[in-house]
Amino acid sequence: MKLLYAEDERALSDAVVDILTYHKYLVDAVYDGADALDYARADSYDGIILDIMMPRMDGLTVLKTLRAQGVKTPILLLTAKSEVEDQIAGLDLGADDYLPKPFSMELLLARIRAMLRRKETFTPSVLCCGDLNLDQRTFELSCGDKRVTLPKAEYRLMEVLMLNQGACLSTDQLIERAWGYDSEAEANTVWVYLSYLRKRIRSVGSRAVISAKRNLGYTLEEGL
Amino acid sequence: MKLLYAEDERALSDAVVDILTYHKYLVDAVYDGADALDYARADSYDGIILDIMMPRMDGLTVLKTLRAQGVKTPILLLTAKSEVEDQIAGLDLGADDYLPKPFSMELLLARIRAMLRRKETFTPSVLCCGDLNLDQRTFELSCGDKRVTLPKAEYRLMEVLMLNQGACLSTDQLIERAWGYDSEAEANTVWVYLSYLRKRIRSVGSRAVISAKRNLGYTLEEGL
DNA sequence: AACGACCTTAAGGATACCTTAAAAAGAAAA
DNA sequence: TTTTCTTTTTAAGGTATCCTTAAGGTCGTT
Repeated sequence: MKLLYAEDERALSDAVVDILTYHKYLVDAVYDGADALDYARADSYDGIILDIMMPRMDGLTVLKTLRAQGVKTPILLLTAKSEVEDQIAGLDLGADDYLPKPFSMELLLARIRAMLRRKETFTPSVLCCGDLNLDQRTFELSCGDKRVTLPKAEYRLMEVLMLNQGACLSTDQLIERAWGYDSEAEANTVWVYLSYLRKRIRSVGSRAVISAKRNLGYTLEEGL
Repeated sequence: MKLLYAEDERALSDAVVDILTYHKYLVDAVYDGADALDYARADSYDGIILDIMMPRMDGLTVLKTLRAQGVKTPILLLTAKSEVEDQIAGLDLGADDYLPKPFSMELLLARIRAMLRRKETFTPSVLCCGDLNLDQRTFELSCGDKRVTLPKAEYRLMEVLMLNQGACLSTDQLIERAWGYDSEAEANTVWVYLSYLRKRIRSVGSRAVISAKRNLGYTLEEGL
């Protein structure tokens, strides 16, 4: 799978490229919007990851131009926290997904996988744990015919747990992966959200369980 | 996560240690190559950051010696700009990554995260000793279909024994590796936990044995 | 037998964790 | 803007669990 990654912050770019490469993706990195457009026009990529804030041409313009020229490659937008309105604009312009910065590598990889899968087979990207389902597109948690849309923080935490089901994750790991590595969130915040998620799981009637292991962390399991 | 940071320039070292500590890493700092080698040999670090230019022993020699002794801890090399050929040499000698000086903190943090993540995914998550298994992902001890989640202190001790199965480890060594070198735990505490672990092994029905050698130490063996 | 090394069990106390509620922050609506 | 609603975070009280200490064992060595 071949990806184009446009990001002007060199440090971040290098790190991301390393990890994507390690995960078997073939990655071309560019550092401004104009280059991104040039490369993307070649239309030889399976997916494109676009930062919005870039020199020479911003990500939204790149996106618009590509779509106008009939390039249908799936595009994932990277948006800073403050650019919420850009996210919506981006989706209207034909982006396939967006990811707020800062993001965990795991999340980026999951989104990329979902994006590529969607392109190929149009399978809905739903994470499962026993009878519990989490739709990455609609942010809905469901079991049987009961469903509920999760708020952002709850969703991100649930996504992390789903992606690592069975594994035991410490509070710090959860903060790093669900709130971002530069977050100042405290342990108590995580506990509160775990409590919320347990209530959600009950409310949709799933058997799944988030169990705590003192001094170790938390595990999402099917239950029974 | 525990890191060893070897860097002779004191001002830089202090600053980096501060930032790493702020980011929740447990950091030991050493200021020359010989110390780096001594500390690293204990093999109790999750990652090592090695400057190349250091007094008493250069980083590449430290790296080479460690790898020759079977220490597999991931190592990130810090190289001055001019030492491009050293970077390549470093990778050949078994470094996991390198970072040219001067570097930004963000880049260093990103590389460290990438390095540790890589380690996680490479390391098989289940340790075995005969019919006894210890899952590092779930902290579960199992034999056949019987399994039990270990509390943290029991887990760490069992992990040390598993990683050194067949070898005889003294009470002091066990304290140092399972409780930390600066721990004030007493011998009796270790005995108590060894007792707990024996009971756990029985409860999952394994043949594995923790045997004591009077005045020497303890050994974990398959049994029979 | 006596000593010291090692084993096992039980109980106290620290604290990690859970839940609820309310305050603060942020979005949406008026 | 101001109001209202939703979402996020902080705070506080209660519970259960785990770590450690301590005390009384057994076993081997002298």
